[in-house]
Amino acid sequence: MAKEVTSRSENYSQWYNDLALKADLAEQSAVRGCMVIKPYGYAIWEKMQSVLDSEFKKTGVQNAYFPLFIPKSFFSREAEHVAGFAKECAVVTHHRLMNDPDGNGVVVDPEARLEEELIVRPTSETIIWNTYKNWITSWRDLPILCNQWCNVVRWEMRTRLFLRTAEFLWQEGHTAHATAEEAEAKANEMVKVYADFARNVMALPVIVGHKSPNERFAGAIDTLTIEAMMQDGKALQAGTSHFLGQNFAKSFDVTFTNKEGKQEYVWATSWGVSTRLMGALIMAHGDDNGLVLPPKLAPIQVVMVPIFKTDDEHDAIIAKFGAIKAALEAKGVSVKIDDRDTLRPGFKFAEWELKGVPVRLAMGGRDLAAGTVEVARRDTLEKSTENTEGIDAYIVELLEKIQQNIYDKALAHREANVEKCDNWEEFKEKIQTGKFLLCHWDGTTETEQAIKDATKATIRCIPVDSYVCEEEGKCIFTGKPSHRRVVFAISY
RNA sequence: CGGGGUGUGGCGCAGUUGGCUAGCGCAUCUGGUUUGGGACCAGAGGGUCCUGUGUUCGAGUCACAGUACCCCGACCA
Repeated sequence: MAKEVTSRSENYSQWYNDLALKADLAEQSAVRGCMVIKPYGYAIWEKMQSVLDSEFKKTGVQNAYFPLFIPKSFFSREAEHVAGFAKECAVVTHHRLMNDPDGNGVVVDPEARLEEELIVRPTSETIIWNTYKNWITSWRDLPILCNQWCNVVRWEMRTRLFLRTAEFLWQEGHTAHATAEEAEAKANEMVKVYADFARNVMALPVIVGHKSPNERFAGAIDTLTIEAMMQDGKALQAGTSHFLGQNFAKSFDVTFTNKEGKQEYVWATSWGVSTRLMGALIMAHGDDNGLVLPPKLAPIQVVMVPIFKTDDEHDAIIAKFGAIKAALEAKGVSVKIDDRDTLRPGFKFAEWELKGVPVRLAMGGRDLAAGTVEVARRDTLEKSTENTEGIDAYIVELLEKIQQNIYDKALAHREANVEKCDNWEEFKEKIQTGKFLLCHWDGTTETEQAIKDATKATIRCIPVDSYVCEEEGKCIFTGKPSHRRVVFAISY
């Protein structure tokens, strides 16, 4: 059992862990490497889902569902892809239990061995392409744009709440196209959806870019990523979108007849984000008082705490709160009146701060007499007293300000920790202190690997929309010529 | 899988060279007073000390084995 850590600087990992548990987002599961997502945490995930889902649909994507179990033989197709996951697969070998002949509980019935083992999906490319094969015969069947919301299992050696759990929830989109151009455009479109979501909804500044061949998704031709900086300066891959070329189509023999009547392999993409985004939210915005939720993801955007001495006072405050609540809800704001009579106001303040509620209203006898309410913002911890008249409009505006401020703060933190670096000795030192370093790289996997071995740092991405730095220079490690800088960092 | 750490009421911990009926804080329950930043007083309930084996007159404490969790690595679209 780990001791509780209350400060970010004390031990970042443990602070993160404690915060996720104490803010009521999740708890440790009895099952190795798994977690229980509690109602409050799940409510945030549902918000993420609903926003993303509607964005997907705007691009023509439809939801579908494919099986949890994948026959082992499906995995013998795409060699490179399988090699990427083989080491971390859960395998179903039997279908029945029986009473232990020795009298202790139950054992696996040896008679019930499956003829072919089933793999619990670590990702669904194989089963989906096996299915698409039957759906596609003509150019008229294309494109196919499917997404599924589901769980996947990866038997990781070391797990971390939200960031790398044995089982996690995610969304995986899989598309099939008639041309390479169309597929590449789709991969680009989806990474843009992720970047917009991260920036505008999660208040998370991200760098969009290409993965180096070394860091690419197993089986992909190109992987696009959104990379975020956490408060300790480490990088977190928050979402990816892959252009798969014809690799999967060839492995699963998915062809179509084109307009000229010729057989052709289809072109593919896949893209996904997971409950890891929850981890990003905690690590990017949290402080020592707890979670800081961007208003657009907060299940409760405004909490109201009454401070009263008598029943009459209580009733008068609750009535006022009720009126404000109705006005706010009419404007689409989610509100909770914390009317629990067993807890004191100070306790409630601390509790809602821990849970990251963006705005807190407190009203007591003094406010009642003056027609005011105390407004506290979670992001800055500032308090002010405002007239209740027109408070709904004030709060709607405040929520927007908070959303923007959380983003600006995270962006400022990143800007302060991104720098160019052209000296290998300097690189080795600086990279350990939580920086993103923009460096020249000779483009070879060997060099990237050597840098990783020496410093644990990897190329997070070759940026395309921020920190783009197309200039001539020399590789930081080998000194060979380079045409652009790439982002190096230590990652989660 | 390697290194380190920790398993004692719901949670966080203390427990001396092995010794008497296993303690403390928080939480819970009852009663009362309180309520503008995690309330106070009084009382009550709640524990196979992770599991097994061993050493011993005697084990929460010592030894060995197992197991679970946490941290650091290795690993990780």
